[in-house]
Amino acid sequence: MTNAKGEADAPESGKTPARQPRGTGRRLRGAIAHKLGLAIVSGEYAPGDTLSGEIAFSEALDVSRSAYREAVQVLTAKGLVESRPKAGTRVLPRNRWNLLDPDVVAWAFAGSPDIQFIRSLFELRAIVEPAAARLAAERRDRADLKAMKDALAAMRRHTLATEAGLAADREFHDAILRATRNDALVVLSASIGAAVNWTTQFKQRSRALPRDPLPDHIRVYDGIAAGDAEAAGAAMRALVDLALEDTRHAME
Amino acid sequence: MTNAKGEADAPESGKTPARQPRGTGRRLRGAIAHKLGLAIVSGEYAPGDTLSGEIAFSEALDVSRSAYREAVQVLTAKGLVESRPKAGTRVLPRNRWNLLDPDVVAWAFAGSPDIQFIRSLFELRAIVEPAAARLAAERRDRADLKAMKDALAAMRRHTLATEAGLAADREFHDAILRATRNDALVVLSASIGAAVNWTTQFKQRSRALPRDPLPDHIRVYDGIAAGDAEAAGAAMRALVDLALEDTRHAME
DNA sequence: GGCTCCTTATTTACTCGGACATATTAAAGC
DNA sequence: GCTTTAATATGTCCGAGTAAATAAGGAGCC
Repeated sequence: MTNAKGEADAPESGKTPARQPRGTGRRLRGAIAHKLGLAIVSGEYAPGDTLSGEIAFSEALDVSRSAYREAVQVLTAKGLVESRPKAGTRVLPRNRWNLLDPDVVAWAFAGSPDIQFIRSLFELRAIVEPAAARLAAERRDRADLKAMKDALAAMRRHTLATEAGLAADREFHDAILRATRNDALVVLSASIGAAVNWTTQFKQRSRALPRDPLPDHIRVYDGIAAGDAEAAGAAMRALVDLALEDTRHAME
Repeated sequence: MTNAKGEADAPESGKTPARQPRGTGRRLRGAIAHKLGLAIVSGEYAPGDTLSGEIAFSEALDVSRSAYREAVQVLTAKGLVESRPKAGTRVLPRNRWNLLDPDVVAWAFAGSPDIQFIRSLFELRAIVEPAAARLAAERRDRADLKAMKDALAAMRRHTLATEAGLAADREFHDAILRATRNDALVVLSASIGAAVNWTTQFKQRSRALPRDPLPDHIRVYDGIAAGDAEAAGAAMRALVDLALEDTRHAME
């Protein structure tokens, strides 16, 4: 039986230390789901491992069985675990995980992210975003262009060193994806955006954005505004390649 | 293969379970989540609507509040609803839904699928699969090629009119995605595959697959086996375009 | 004797019902 | 108009009982 971590839960004479395990404003079950999801994604529980029983685990966490169960349902919904009577709840193999679920991505990046996974997401980005720029060039309307232009202005006003600047960057890419009129692409941005965001902060932490990204963005905008799918796609491809280059360079 | 439900489960003959008439295919909370998810995705509850309270709803469904709540947690995990004290449980706007979650996709296709959404997924497929073929051409090893070849052989043996043939088709595309060594792409296939599967069955229902898809598949395989990324990508693009053409043609 | 097959027994998740706590909104009061 | 108070729905807790799936045990058969 692969047991949890500290099972040293001794119900000795009432010295229960302040039962307030809710670290943040998240609801209790959310905190549990977060904790468990983090532990699973970070490999603390390997695929195939079976968690200790509901009663034991919930008591170890000092929460009710209901709260623990609801947290497990969340993980089940995201494909991380599976539970059957008598067999217990076991961690599923990685290929069953909903790796594009925003929460799962967030958990994957909360610890020490797997290099392979980062590469996967950036490769996906390099595939999807140029194609999205092409579609956007064909389908954008006036409102889309205004949203992109506003985002660019905000990027220039604040730099990428500020939180507002990062938000503007995200908004620019989101506006492009919305302009594709493709819901599936928009949803993908939620997952990809998490990866991009993490690496951007990472680059910033390891000193200096080596390049001014604004001209690249403007080229993308110009292509989309002109309705030139080829130019927009090429410009976006260049932008993503440069970002990947910078990230790779900053990671040594 | 992510469709773990099997809708047309025959109710057990003779033994009519009068006590728990709630659909007894999955676990109870799974049935509730399925029912609610279907109702939300199909538009029965519009975004912004607030569901009736837990006690009322659970009694209306004739289940305990715990089971109902666990079902709602599943929907919350998939971004379909959000619940806050006093405010109740409300349906979130579409752009908050995890549209790439396998279950959500399954629910979307269980009813009368939204044409726009089908178009979105096929557009995504047209973007992702050719790029995947290019990557596979560069990274495949002997085992990958064997898997593809076996799948092709199975496709020829059984035709696409049989279930085994459809499975072989899926396996061929899955083998390509696995050969990219990119987990994010593999996961995408789960969602895209659901759409492809549905439309394939649709085409079959509405009379005749008008074209033999095998030569197109073989061209893709040849490109990958030769390590020719450009050829593999072009062949896959042609394949997807033809499939989209057929689907569009069959939908009038 | 060794084997399969069926029955039983146990373990675990699953469902239930009720109770209390908490947070958020809306109304009442200043 | 702002603060305080009350109402309400979700959130959490508890304990009991049910259903399902595996492991153990015994009857029958080769």
